[in-house]
Amino acid sequence: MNQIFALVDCNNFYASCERVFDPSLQRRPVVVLSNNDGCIVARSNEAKVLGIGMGTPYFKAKDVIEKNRIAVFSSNYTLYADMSNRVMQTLCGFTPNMEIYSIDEAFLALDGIHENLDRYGREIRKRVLQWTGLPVSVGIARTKTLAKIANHLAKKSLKANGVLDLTQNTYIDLALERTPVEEVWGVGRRIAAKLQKQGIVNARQLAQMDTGWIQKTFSIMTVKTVLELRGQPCFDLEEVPEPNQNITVSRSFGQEIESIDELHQSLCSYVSRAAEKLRKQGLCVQGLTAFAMSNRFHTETAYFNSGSVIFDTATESSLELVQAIGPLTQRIYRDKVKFKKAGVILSQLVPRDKVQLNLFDNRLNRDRDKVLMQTLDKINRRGKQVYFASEGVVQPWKTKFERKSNYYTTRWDELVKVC
DNA sequence: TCTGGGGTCCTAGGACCC
DNA sequence: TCTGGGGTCCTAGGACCC
Repeated sequence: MNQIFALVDCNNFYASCERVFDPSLQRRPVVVLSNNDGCIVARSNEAKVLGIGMGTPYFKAKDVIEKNRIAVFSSNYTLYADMSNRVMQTLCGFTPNMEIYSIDEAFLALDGIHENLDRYGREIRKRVLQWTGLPVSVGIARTKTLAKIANHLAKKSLKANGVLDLTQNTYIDLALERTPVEEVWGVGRRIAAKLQKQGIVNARQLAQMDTGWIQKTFSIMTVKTVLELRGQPCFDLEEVPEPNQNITVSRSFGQEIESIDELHQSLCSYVSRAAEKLRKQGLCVQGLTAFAMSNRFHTETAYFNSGSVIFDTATESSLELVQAIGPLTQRIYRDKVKFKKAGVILSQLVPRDKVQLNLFDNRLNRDRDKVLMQTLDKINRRGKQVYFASEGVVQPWKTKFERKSNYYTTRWDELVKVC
């Protein structure tokens, strides 16, 4: 079966989401910041032209930002998740065979489409823009890796104007030649540097490399990448997502903390958030790790510590997890350290209905816990926050979001008003 | 002064066993 | 006390993705 993949990718997703609900941003450059307003993680095209790089620390770009009246936003994940859903719903209308690859991208199987693929891609683009207000680019090819490349070029090239069909062999070589090796999906900084040292600077050269040498020098993953560049599919559409193997919740603090109480509060807060995610996926957890660290950029005072517990019986109870945080905090805390970041990792996850019961399970009230958690989740789903006292009330460590836009789509009092 | 978060997969090397 | 090799399992660390 000859497969055809379309990669649909939202342009500058977070920045575009902000624009949808604020027309005054239409011609202004826009950037969106990471958690804690730390780095720039999304830029409108105008901001890119001004030379603002992906991942630039906000404070380093402040001069350019002020000089050019760039609009700055903290991340508004609630808004972006909602907009992402709308995009994915729209794409569903084109094919049921779809893989949601990330918050702003999806692979679509276009095998059965008999009409002109370029025209079909333009129809996708038009409808998503019309229904959601978000601009997307569409790359079409016979492997996922080539679809990624087609998508890149569709974004960059004026002639392509948002859609590029690379299913015809005639154009593939040219497209590969125009793609720097570091832009190939699966080739990161390290592998790119090594390849460039060998004189391999574009995707076309990479496609021609001996796979034996690639396997020896890198790994089986890079071999697959090379084969995909040659048009030989190695990665399938993954329509049903695999369940998570880990759930992590970690944050940088709004300000550094030194007291064990505050560290404990933050970890309790993160673990209860992680437990929510856990229950939402119908999973229980057996391994819990907590970690805390100082500012990683101050290498001379660097501190990192972590501790783990294994539960005898896998649990989904926030109560049990929060209780376990106490001793873990004791273990990883150290006097006089300025903590900048902490987090928890849930590992050894098992589906709720496959939990092995332990003969010596001595935790009482497991059933009562279960009902309590259901109630807790139900209340918090409606927006009202119920949380553990151990998470603290003042929370001076809380992550900063000082320039967040409104929850335009999920809160009645923050809807856009048309006057 | 200010520098994100959440994932996956692969490999090398150590521990352990026979 | 010394000697060897092969297999498996686990973990830490590296590399990648968005």
